Amino acid sequence: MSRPSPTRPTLEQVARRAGVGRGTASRVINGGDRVSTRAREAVEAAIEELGYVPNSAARTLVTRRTDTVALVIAESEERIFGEPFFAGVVRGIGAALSDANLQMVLLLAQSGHRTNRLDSFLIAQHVDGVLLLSLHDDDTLPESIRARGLPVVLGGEPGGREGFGFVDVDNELGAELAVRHLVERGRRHIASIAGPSDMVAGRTRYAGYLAGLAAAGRTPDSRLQASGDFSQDSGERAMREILARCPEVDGVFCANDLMAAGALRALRESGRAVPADVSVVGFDDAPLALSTEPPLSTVHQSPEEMGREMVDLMLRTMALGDVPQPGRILPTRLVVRGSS
Amino acid sequence: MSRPSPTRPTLEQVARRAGVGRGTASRVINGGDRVSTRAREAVEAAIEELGYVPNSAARTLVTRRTDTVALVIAESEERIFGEPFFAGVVRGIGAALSDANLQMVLLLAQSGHRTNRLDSFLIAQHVDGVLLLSLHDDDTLPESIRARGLPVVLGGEPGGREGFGFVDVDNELGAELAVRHLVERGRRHIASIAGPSDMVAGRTRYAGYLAGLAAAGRTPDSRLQASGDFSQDSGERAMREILARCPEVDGVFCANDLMAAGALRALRESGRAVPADVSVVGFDDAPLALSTEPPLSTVHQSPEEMGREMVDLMLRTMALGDVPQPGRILPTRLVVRGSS
DNA sequence: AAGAAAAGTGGGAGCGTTCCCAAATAGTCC
DNA sequence: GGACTATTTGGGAACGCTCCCACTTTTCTT
Repeated sequence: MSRPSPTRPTLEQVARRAGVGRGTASRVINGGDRVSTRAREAVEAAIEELGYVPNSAARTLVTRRTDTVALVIAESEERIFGEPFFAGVVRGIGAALSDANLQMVLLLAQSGHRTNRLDSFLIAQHVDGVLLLSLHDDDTLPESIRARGLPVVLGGEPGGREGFGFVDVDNELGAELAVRHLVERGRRHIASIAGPSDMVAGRTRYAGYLAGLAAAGRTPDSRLQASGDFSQDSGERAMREILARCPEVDGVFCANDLMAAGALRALRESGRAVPADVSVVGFDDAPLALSTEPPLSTVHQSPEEMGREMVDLMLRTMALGDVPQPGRILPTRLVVRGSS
Repeated sequence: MSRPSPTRPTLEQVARRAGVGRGTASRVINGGDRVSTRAREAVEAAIEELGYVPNSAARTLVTRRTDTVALVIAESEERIFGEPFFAGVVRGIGAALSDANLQMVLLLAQSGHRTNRLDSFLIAQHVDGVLLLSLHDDDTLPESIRARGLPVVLGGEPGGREGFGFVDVDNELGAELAVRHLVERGRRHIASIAGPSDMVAGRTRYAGYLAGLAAAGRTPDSRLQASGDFSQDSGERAMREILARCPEVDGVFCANDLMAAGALRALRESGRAVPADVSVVGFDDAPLALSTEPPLSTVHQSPEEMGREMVDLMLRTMALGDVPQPGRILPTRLVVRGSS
């Protein structure tokens, strides 16, 4: 540890230079209430001249706050990071935290010794709150964090958990809108390429599909149902299955854009024209949706906004203490492009 | 701030309970040297019973170390996050830091007021070191961080900068291996689909392509050169260009797997069989490489390892002080699959 | 067995803040 | 103008830890 370390100025030095007491200098720095204009100006000048920056460790020691929020991502979700959606959420969180002058500690929870690490980390009171992304249904993390007295906000609906603040997009309504749109386009045989049923997004979007059909007085046809794992290949495969089982399919709702891209490929391969013969709608409004052929109609959601909302909810929770905050469902909307 | 806060035990309490002095207790916790077995066991028992965890703020205040490392990612690189490669690097960094009992603070440097934010953050001495990912050639961040007396490690070669520790994969050799392999396969007209020339990976992989040709005594043919932006579409487009300009092309080296996947598509579209008519080799060994048709031969690199190495280099730099550390180039190797 | 070296121990000092309270100053009212 | 009240102000007392030094105990030496 041979750091240059030009020994940063302390509050004491600032006070001396400004010709005031330590207490007054401290007051100027934190809100500056109850300080005469003269004193304030002197202190501010001294701060400027000395290039003073408060020592956060000392501050934390006495205030018991760290001005730091942890973002916990279950690493088992390998793919999570590579996905534009999560990347967007992280970006939104980062921006919002930065605006609130909070710093973000990223915890990639190793599935193995996760509990240990996380626990000791949280006990060490390194953070003032925890944002949880990509939670499994059976995970008890939220409970154990809250047991430590730390505010938690979940990204995504809490599967069955009670009383946790969370933010999610309106998957169900979005999917329903997509199906209604297909109905309005006059499509008679509307298929669903669903996501994994053990993921909230997979379940809720499928539920929205069913709701959309119901709203139009249709009954689901099992030949028109297939599912994938959100990958392009799986979408392509699912589309082929559906085409084989029910060649008269003329509309497809895919639970995400990547699978929709796969579906487009399978349709082209089968000689169908999109949207002339078959209409396709995706979900996510990923960048990809603009570069498919034809451009993909899709359900728009804003990952950045989701991140921002998570932080906002966190701030509110931290400010209000243990008052339970209601979850927030962000709106989704249909974006009609060339594929429908 | 109405946290339950069951007032965590302090070192003093641990010491009292163990019937020893504060100093002895502290010694047990930090390395435990120069302590009698009896005392050590008593302290350890007390720690266990009380569930003691050291207060890191207090520790930081006196040691001047935070046991925290910042990972700075230039946010302007929007796509960075969505890429599996970077996701892997981040994962490797996270794992290695966690192993070293360091925490990671993620800084998404907003292109706009980046300098301000970062500076004030670093001055506040929140971190012991900085890992820098996705650096632009003209960025002065490394210099300004080092001016603060903080160790820096760059992910990726430092474009022209002197004396910075960095870790990168051997892009050039990897590309050269790929080309040599195509030569060995008896390919006569080996094309290159390069990446953007303003990115290090783009430049160096192209250089490797040229080196590979040179090693085989070939001279580059301008009709066989095209470039893209690392996206699948751009790869498809580039391949079409090349096919149009030089139909006798029988080998293609692509600067990444995504573009290679695009190239495969264009080749199929043109009626070429892979690998019978044309051999294709990519770069990255991304998950995608396994699911193309045929599976893609590619240059393997390990993003996790790159992350780990960055941390290792950082640890060494922190330990040794200002001694400049040499950069590390990680090996790449060819993985031959069905496309060549 | 006496003396010396080594090993182990306790606790004061100090890290840089914020909090709080008593003291000092300024302002107000009749 | 005196008695009071409101506003500012300075600095002591933590916060919980590590560092260090003086002191005690043990272990070698010869």
